Amino acid sequence: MNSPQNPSFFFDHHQFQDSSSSFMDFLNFSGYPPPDFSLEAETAALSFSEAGTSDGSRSMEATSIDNNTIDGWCEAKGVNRKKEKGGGCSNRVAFITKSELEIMDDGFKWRKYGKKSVKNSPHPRNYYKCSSGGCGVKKRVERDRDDSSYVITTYEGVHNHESPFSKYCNDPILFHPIGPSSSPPYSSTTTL
DNA sequence: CGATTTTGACCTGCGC
DNA sequence: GCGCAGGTCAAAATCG
Repeated sequence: MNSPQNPSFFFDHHQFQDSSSSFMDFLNFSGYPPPDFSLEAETAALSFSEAGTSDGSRSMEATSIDNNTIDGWCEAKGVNRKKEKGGGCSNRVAFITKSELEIMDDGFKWRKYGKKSVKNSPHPRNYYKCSSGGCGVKKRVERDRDDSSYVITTYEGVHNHESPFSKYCNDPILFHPIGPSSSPPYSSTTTL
């Protein structure tokens, strides 16, 4: 699949902790995620803050992982934190973004290998693998069951190659932590 | 013509 | 053991 000309997602790599970091490095920050949390609990645990750059561009930074949020979410939803597959071997991170496009251009090239309808959701879930030879990173993409304007993306694994990261965007983007937290969406359109 | 997408079949884990 | 749901495979179709 080709990269969109005007992706609705925007990650400014200048905001990463070091300039050589890739988007996947960003996603795998600080030892996150824990091995056996549900997707929704993982996403609920993410907090994002907004950061500006000297050239006027915008970006989002993941700022904290709140285990209390995870526990609260699991308790509220009756989620069994131990039922997830993977046995702690996977390196997975999930987040939710507001976008008309389902495919975030993260600099890597993905090959779609599956599509499944999801129970209690009108939207199908799409499965992608990194098309780079020998790289086994997978990505799941699905729309929020309650608000189709949000896209839930889950990465699993770590790339064993460099990303030709370089993207741009003119459209606004919202990062919206889900779960019991009452935090509002964080909008990149906010004045910096 | 090679790469990618589509899509039905198949596999696996889990709850009952 | 059975059925359900999620995840993967692979052949065919499509695209560039």
